Amino acid sequence: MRRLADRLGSGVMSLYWHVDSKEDVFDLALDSVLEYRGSPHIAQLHDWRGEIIHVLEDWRASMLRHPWSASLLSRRALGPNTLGRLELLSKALSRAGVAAADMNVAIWSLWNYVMGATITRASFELSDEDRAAAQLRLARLSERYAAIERSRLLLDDDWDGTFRRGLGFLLDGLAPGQNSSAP
Amino acid sequence: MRRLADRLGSGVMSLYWHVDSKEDVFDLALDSVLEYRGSPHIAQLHDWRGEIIHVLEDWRASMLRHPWSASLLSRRALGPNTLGRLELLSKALSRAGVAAADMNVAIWSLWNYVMGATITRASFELSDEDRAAAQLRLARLSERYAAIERSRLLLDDDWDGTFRRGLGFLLDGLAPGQNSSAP
DNA sequence: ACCTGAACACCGTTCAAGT
DNA sequence: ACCTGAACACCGTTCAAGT
Repeated sequence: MRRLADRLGSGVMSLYWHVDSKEDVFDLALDSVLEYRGSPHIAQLHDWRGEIIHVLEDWRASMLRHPWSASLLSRRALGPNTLGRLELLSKALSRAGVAAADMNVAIWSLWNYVMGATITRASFELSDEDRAAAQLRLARLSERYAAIERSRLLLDDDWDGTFRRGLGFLLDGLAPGQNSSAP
Repeated sequence: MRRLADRLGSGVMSLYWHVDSKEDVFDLALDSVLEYRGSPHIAQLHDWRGEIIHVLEDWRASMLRHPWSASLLSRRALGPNTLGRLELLSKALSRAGVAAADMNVAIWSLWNYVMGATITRASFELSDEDRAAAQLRLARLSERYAAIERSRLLLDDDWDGTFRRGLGFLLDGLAPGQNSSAP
């Protein structure tokens, strides 16, 4: 608050006329990160899969542009931008043929996936050396952690590719039989 | 720190002999929540699907037992308990026939899903009235948010069921053709 | 090896007051 | 309607010192 006021060149307490508390500022900041930039609707009407992937990749990318926003994910953020993106996702899933009975599960699954991926990617943002150190620790304990050491899980840094491939698997499960990601 | 010291009946600065900083305490707290209680291996050797579901449901349940732990998820927590659970998951996926080339994607996908589900569920923990209020706001803006209003997304409170069903879809995508969740 | 209090440099927020 | 400074009740951490 004090630093924010400094940054704005105002007195600290002026903020409290516009905002109720620090929590309020966090909520507003988190939702504002999710504002749309660029074309909201490329509307490739026949490629539902590409459309959903685009919505979710943009969601993740918007948050990663401001990595601090990921640390705010533990608050129920239901601002207009968040709701707008949920609405967009819901419509795309309908078009993809997801049954009404599965709709909420589908939305929450994708939400969970995106939020988890975002928070994880942001937390590893500047700590490559930590991951290397962790992997080294693993090597010394290879008996206990043989499997994740063998797959070099913690050294894999193709975040975007992993996000997209995992999302592909989830979409395969949610709408099987349609243009799948399987070879 | 000051409150923690009070709780322990020690001087505030005594803590700093055992621990480097407040961040250190958070890391230790987060990992300790993930300690195993109960039987780690029921080892139903032929039901790989049930095994994976059990591991991930227990992961989520362990964190939800201490909802504050979800708000610590934005730190790269790679303590021994976290690594142990990753190792367990990796082995189960191997047994399930997930190819080595897909292993890391599979692990991170499930990780993302569980972390997202946990943080979301924890954030809605004590705010049922917030969700109801949000849904009401939606109703007044039904033009803008018609789809998510219609599906009553924000009022759905079968968290455990939604978690399990979504996980089923993801597992279907990760290991298709095996005993699926589809009817 | 383990604990401690005083001191420093910070916080967010209430309140009563200004324009 | 909008902004403000003084004051209150807190923080985490350094440091030099104790046992």
